[in-house]
Amino acid sequence: MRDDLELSEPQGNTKATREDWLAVAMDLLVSDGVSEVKVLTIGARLGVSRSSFYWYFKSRKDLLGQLLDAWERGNTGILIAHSEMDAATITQAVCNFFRCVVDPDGFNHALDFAVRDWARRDGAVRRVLDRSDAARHAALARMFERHGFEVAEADIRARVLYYQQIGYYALELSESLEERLARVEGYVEVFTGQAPSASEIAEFSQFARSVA
Amino acid sequence: MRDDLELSEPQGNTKATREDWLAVAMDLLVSDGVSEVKVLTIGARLGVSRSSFYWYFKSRKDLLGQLLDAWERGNTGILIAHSEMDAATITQAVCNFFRCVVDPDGFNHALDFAVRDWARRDGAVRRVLDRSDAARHAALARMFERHGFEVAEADIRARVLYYQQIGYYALELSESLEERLARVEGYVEVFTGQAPSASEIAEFSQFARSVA
DNA sequence: AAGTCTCTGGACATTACTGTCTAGACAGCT
DNA sequence: AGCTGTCTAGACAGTAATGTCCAGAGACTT
Repeated sequence: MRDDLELSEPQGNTKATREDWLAVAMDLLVSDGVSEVKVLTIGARLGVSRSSFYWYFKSRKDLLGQLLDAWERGNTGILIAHSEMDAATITQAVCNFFRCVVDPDGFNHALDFAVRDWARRDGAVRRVLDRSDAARHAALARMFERHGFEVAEADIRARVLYYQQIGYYALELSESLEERLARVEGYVEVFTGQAPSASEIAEFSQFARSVA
Repeated sequence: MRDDLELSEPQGNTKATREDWLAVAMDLLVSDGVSEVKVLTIGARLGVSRSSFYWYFKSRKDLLGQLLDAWERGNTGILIAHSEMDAATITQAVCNFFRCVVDPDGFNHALDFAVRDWARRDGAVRRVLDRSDAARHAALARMFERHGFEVAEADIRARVLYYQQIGYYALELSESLEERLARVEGYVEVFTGQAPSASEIAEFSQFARSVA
C-alpha cells in the first residue's frame, strides 16, 4: 500500500504532495474509519490549508475512491500471493498463509475492517469488497486442492481458515505474540486435520518473531 | 433486545416515548453505525421535534450508553445460553450453538459489528466489548470440555468456532439458506473433528428453515 | 374551571465540515 | 529580470449537527 507513496519529493513551493494527502488519509481511514477522513483534519495534520487539497483531488469522494483502489491492490494481492507460495505439505502451506497475517508489512487487518465498515454504508464499496472476498476464498480453496483435498472439502476448509482469520482480527484481542504462537500448532491441526511437523512450526515461529 | 421496548403505550400528549427513541436509535446503530445515530435523524423518523429528545435523555452520549447496555445484555446473553444447552454429543452441541446464529431473533450480528466498529473509536466501549468476547469464548470452551475435550484442545476449538462465526458474518456474504445448510455438516466436522449424525444435521436444518 | 405536570415545537447559539473563488507566493525557465 | 505554471492561504457561502431556552399545548387532577 505504501509502495506507491512517498516516491516523489516535495519540490518548489510544495508543502504537501498528493502522496502526503493520500498517506494521511489512509492513516485516518485505518485508525478512525471513513467518516473521519476529513479534508480539514488531513490538512491540519500536514500543516497545510484545506484549500490546497482541491488542487490535487477533485473532491473528498475522489480521494476516497483512490483509497479504496489502494486497499484492493494491497490487501487482496498479498493474501492471494501467500496462498500460492510453494509448500511441501498442507500444514506448511497454512503456515505460509499465516505469514502474511502476522507480518505488519503484509496483510493490513485494520485497513480491511475499515473498508468492511465502509462497505456497510456504501453499495459501491460493498461490490468491490465482495469481489475481493470471493477471490481470496478461491485462492485458499485452490491451495487445499493442490495438496490433495477434494473440491468440496477444500472449499469448506478454505472457508473456515479465511473466516476464522477475519474473525480473529475482528475481535482485536490484545494477545502477546508468544500467546498466539503457543496456539499455532493447535490451529493448524484443526484447519487441516493433520498435525504439522515440529520444524514447520519452528520455522513459522521464527519468522513471526523476526517481523514482530 | 426488543424485550424492554414498546411495553409502554404513548399516553397523554406524548407522541414518542422513550422506548420509541431507543428503538429507532438501535435501528440506526445497526444499519448505519454509531456515527449515524443522530438526534435530528431519530426525531425526524418519529415525526417529532428534536428538542423532545432532551426530555428523555440527558444527551446523545446518554442515549449511546443505553444502547450499549442493551447490546451486552442481549447478544452476549443469548450466545452463552446457547453454548450451555444440553446435548448428547459435541456435534449436537455445536449445532445448538449454530441455532442462535441462524435465528433472526437470536444473536444480532449486524448489531455486534456496529458495536465492534464503535469500539474502534471509543476506549470505554472497547473495554465492555473485550469483557463480552472473553465471556463468550469461555462459555464455548466449557462446552467442549463438557464433551470430553482436554482443556487445551477445548480452548483452541472454542476459538476456531467463535472466531470463524464472527468472521463469517464480518464478510456479510449474500448466501442463500440452502447454500449454507449444505456446508453445515462439513463445518461441524472441521470444528469438532467428528462427523455429526444425519439426524443432528436434519434437526438443525429443520430449525434453520423454520426460523428463516 | 382552574391548576399542574408532562411533553413538544420553534428560535437561538455554536461548532464542524464541504466546496468555491481569488489573490498571491515561490521556484524554474527564458 | 520578467514570465509562467504550480501550489497555497484566506475569505466566503452553504449545510448539518448538537445543545439550550422558553412558551405553550394537551391530558389528568382537584
